[in-house]
Amino acid sequence: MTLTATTLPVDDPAIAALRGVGAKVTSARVRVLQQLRAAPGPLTHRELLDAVQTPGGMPVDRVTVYRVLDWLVEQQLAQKAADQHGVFRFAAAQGAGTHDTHVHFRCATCGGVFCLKDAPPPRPRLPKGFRLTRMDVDIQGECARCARAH
Amino acid sequence: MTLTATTLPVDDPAIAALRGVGAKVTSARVRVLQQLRAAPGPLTHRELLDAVQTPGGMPVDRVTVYRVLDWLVEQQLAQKAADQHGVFRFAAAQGAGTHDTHVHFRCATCGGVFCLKDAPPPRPRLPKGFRLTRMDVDIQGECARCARAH
DNA sequence: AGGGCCAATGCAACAGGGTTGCATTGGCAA
DNA sequence: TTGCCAATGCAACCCTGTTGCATTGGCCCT
Repeated sequence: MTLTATTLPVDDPAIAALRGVGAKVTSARVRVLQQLRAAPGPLTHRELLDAVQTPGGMPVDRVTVYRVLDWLVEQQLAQKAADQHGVFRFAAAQGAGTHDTHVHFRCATCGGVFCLKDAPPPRPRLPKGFRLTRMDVDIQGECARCARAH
Repeated sequence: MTLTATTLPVDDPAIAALRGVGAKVTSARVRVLQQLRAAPGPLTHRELLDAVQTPGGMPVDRVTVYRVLDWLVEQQLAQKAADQHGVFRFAAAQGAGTHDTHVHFRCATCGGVFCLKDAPPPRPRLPKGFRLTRMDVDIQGECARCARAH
């Protein structure tokens, strides 16, 4: 029996999001994004790899999952942050298309990323002759849910 | 020539802190803690390993540095947290959790670190239930001397 | 001052997350 | 349908961090 394996539901919001950025809609991308959106919290690469392997379907290479994840972050469809063990966790991006004029709060426990309304700190005044190329602000702590769970 | 290599200044605050927890005062522990205390910000294992190797002195094994660091955290003399790249960074424990987040500038060319007295970063407003544990501002660029040298 | 116990060290090998190079496949547009 | 080029699979690699075990060296005790 040959089922038309490539036929995907066009109305799937994950697929719509992928088409929205004008990129190739591939099986790996769709499956990873679907899992991210269905998950209750940020997932590790390992968890996603397991989740994406369906018994009947084609297996997905772990490198592909890494690349899809980084690509989703690039496209602002996902967020990436290290958890307290130093392992990256990924989550579906919250507000679609919200731009980068804000800072992120990183929960050191679950690895979740939260957007803060505050504006990023102003560009500091540097001593004469100094040149600034990059500024990273790392705000970490514990989110409400993890704090409650103790 | 045999200089009394093990003679260490007893008045060194790092050594005093080590004696304070009633533990063996070893060369590796002293050197790591001194570096942690002298550093302008949290350091990675790699940075500490480099800092601890003095040209004339005995080399220190990387595993020892790992063990010393974990031991310092156990003794509450240091704090450990993963940075946004998933690498652990260590900082000397500060009395009573003072968040003295002063900004430092790192020259990408010569690796020098400069403390900026200018900008005390404003503490961001967090959603209800959120707890802030650390805030690091990492500014990269080129210092005046390297920019001039080209 | 010297001896001895046991923690701390050094070394080697391992483990796991993440990356890179390259040949092949498969989406999508012409 | 054809063809281009991005996306994939695969293998090998790098880096951070850990574990087992033999040896060394702090520190206490006499």
